[in-house]
Amino acid sequence: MTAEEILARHNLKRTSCREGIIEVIMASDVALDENEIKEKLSGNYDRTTFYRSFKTLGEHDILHKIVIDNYIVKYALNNSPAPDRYHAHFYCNKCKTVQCLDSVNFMMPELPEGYTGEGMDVIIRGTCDSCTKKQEGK
Amino acid sequence: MTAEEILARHNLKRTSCREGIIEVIMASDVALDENEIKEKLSGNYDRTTFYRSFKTLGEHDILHKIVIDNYIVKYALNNSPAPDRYHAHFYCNKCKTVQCLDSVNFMMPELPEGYTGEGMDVIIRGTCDSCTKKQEGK
DNA sequence: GTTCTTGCAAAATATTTGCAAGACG
DNA sequence: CGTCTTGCAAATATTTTGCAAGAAC
Repeated sequence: MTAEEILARHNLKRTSCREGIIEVIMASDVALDENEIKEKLSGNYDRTTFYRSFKTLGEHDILHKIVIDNYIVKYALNNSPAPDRYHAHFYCNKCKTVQCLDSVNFMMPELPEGYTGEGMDVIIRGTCDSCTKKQEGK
Repeated sequence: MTAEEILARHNLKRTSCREGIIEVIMASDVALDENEIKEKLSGNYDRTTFYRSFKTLGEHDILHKIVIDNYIVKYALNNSPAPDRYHAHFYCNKCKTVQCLDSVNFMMPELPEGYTGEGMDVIIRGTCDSCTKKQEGK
């Protein structure tokens, strides 16, 4: 699906900022932060526009915002395998990247009496594949 | 265990700010944010001191920092049932509280080849017990 | 043409750092 | 008393808001 189609499907106007953000994120295999997206984007946008675009895209569940400790804010496409499955995000302590682990996913667990789960975020911290290899190579 | 003992066990100086923060959080059944902690504290501390205290206590795994969307930052005691078990935090969309769901916990899942998990955060969003009851009562 | 989005300026909020004074052990 | 912590000031960074001009449909 193209960025254009995604926007149309959500009844969002097709602006170059939104389209660009979606395309950049679709082309990446890791989650990106604001600066990384800005660098990869052809146009130059105001920071305010960025914030508003992220907000809009997030509200329509097109993007997923991932916050690590605090202040590491990254965005990824929201491609959940099924409505009741939530995939984990992996944060590498070494290279600081965030990747979607599509193969690692969870169902909503049984909650205590009275609680209703509507969404779930799982962040796993550790060492990623490529950092493990780099370490072994030494 | 008292706040004093916790600090001593971590070789941290016993200051009234640290001790107060730990006591306030121990006495609460929900996670608290900076302002809520400040209100419940007898002394009056500079915001910088707060940030540094949270940082120190977090680094020693005494507190757990929970970030919800972004900018909802709450703290809770770090009482994990076992070193390889991670309990979920529950964020109520209605009353905006964060609670530790001690009974809902996860083990580190099987990760893709090359990935090593060292920690895990699970945040479940939904409606909590007391908000469900309020709703039914209407 | 109407409605939504952008860019700019400015405000509000959050976080970090340096440094001298003070508290802890 | 030596070391770590605090409070203050100031710098840095993040996020939000109002508003007029511009783009999308």
